[in-house]
Amino acid sequence: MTKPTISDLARAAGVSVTTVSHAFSGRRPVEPETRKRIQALADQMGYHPSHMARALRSGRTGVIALASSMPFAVAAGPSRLGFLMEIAASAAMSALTRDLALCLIPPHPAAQSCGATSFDGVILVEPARDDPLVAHFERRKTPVVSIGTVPDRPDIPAVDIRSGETTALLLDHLARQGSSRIAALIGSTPRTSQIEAEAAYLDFAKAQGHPPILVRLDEAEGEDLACRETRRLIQADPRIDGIYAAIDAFASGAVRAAHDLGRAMPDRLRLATRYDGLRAKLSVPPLTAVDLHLPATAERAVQLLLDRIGGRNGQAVADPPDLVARQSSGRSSDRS
Amino acid sequence: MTKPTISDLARAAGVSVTTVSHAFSGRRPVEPETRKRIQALADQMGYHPSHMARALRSGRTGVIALASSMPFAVAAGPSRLGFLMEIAASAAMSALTRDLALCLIPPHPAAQSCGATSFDGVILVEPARDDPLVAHFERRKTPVVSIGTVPDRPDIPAVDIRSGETTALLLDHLARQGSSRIAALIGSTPRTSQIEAEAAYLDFAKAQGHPPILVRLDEAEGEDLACRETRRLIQADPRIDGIYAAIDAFASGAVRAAHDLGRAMPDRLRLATRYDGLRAKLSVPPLTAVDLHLPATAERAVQLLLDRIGGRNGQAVADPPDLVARQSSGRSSDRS
DNA sequence: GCCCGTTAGCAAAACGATTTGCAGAAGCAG
DNA sequence: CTGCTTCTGCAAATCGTTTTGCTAACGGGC
Repeated sequence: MTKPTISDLARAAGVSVTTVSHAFSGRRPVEPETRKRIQALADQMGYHPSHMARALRSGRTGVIALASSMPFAVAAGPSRLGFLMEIAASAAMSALTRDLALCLIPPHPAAQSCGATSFDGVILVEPARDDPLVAHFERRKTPVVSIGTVPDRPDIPAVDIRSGETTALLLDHLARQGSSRIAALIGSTPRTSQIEAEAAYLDFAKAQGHPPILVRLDEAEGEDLACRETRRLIQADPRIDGIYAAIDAFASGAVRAAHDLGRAMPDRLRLATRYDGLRAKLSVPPLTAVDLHLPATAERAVQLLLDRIGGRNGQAVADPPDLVARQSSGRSSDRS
Repeated sequence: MTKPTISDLARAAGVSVTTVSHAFSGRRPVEPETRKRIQALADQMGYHPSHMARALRSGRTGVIALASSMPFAVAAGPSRLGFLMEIAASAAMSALTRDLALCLIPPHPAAQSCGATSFDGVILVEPARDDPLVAHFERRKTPVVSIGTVPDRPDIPAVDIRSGETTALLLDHLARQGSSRIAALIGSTPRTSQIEAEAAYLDFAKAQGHPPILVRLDEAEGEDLACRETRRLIQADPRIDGIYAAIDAFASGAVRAAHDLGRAMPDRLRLATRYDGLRAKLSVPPLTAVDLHLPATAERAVQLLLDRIGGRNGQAVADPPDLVARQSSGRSSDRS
């Protein structure tokens, strides 16, 4: 019982394959009565056009991919629920409404060779400067758009996720809550989010008239490294009363450090982080973070990719970040 | 600048396309020197075999899908992070290591027509009895396996997620913690997990010698409905001192109901739910739940699907569920 | 010297759709 | 009756691979 093909259907209907094709696509007129007969027969035989054949002819697979090169520990986390998955869920919805399928390319050591399949396009999540994924897909001439701009590559369409603005928002909040000496934990991988965060922090420190206290941390080591470094920072300068963590794993580490040092939060140390994910919400105390409006961002990225595939290059900007103030920074606006 | 094809490469190398194909696949011997030349030229020209053409020839797209028909509110949740996404992340990893890509088919009203693309196979997440998705893919002759058996369809390979056992584990725990009159909130959609949960609950009630107190709830209405029904149950029978919620959204509702009625947890009401997701962890108090070992389950499902595509039908069983006792059921084994 | 097996390579036929060029029929105006 | 358009429908080319015959050359054993 093999799947019926267009020629099976044509034979059954007593017409040529061309006529069948036209009957479905409507690219050329077909006698209504003939079309009806073909339709009925197709339903009865369970005929569905082969997507592979169509893909070969049209050059479109109808599949887009979502890829991240972020270390797994950061991207998906021990809990497997993170930034990436949140975007994935939204992007899948957006893709589906456009009759596309969304493939997940998880961060993976062997992702270089990622590939039995080809995609019509790829959405990259927070690529770094000179990210191998960018090179990989450009070599394959696969259209690429990015969530978070690609450093040094203004030519690649991207949804700007306003990391500078987000950082400023959080730093202002910490300052307004009473912190006067705020340190920053920032990822050392050159992603736009980290680059902008660093710049925004330096601006902020200058405006405040304080010397910047900034540590760049390897994302892969995440929580443990952040814990050690935070401890070191606070021991070196006990006047530190605020911490901005650009990555939520760093924030978890900072929480542990504060606990180890007996620094009560928020009274003796205020903490804020960027992404309002599981870690921020589950932390004790819950962490002040930012609603980045990822579903809308994902939707925009899909649209941007579609435009790009269609030959129109564009740019997009995410919705403005909204502060989610929680206990870690003082007054709580969020009871849970 | 169009992508080079195999015949471009053949022309450049001064051989036939057949030879190029053999040089890559190794299905027939090719003079080492010729092969070297072809390889070098391929690298230089940036040639990559077209997956679409290969798919057409071989009948394999190299893409598998993960689909769920669970209402969106339950499957992905307001937080967009749930059971489904947790499985998706793991399945994507498992697929990648087998050189497959994983497509997400989110629950969607228009999922009937889900489809610009065809897949080599589909993993269904907790399908219901007579699930339209099952029918849909069977009509297209797409191999299907399921996470959670398909009710009345023992012929469909599935990873048994041991829902009866999970239910018994939680009920025993509640009883051991001191609850003597335990009510059950169970989804009304006929998924194996709910069917088995109901059966296990009825067995448990009989063994305890108590009349069963069981409510079947529509998954779609989730939290609100569960809240109302829990309130009604407790008002009708104030002796109820334990609740088993088969779906985490129901548990959230029950928490709210307990709060509304001034029933302190865990002292005057113990609560346990099945899936240890965001809701269970974020709840105040945190909810006792079960570690279902989803990554291993996803891995097994991918393997099962591959077997099935290869013509071998099998069955698999998930790792035994592990209790995660938290504050909602009394003694806490989980400090966060 | 003949036969047979191995090796290297080519031409052509799939795979299943879409699209283009062409042909016959029908309708209408001049 | 001729010339023109419009309507149907078919045959064939195309997309880029893989696979199947087939040929020719070479070498060794008898």
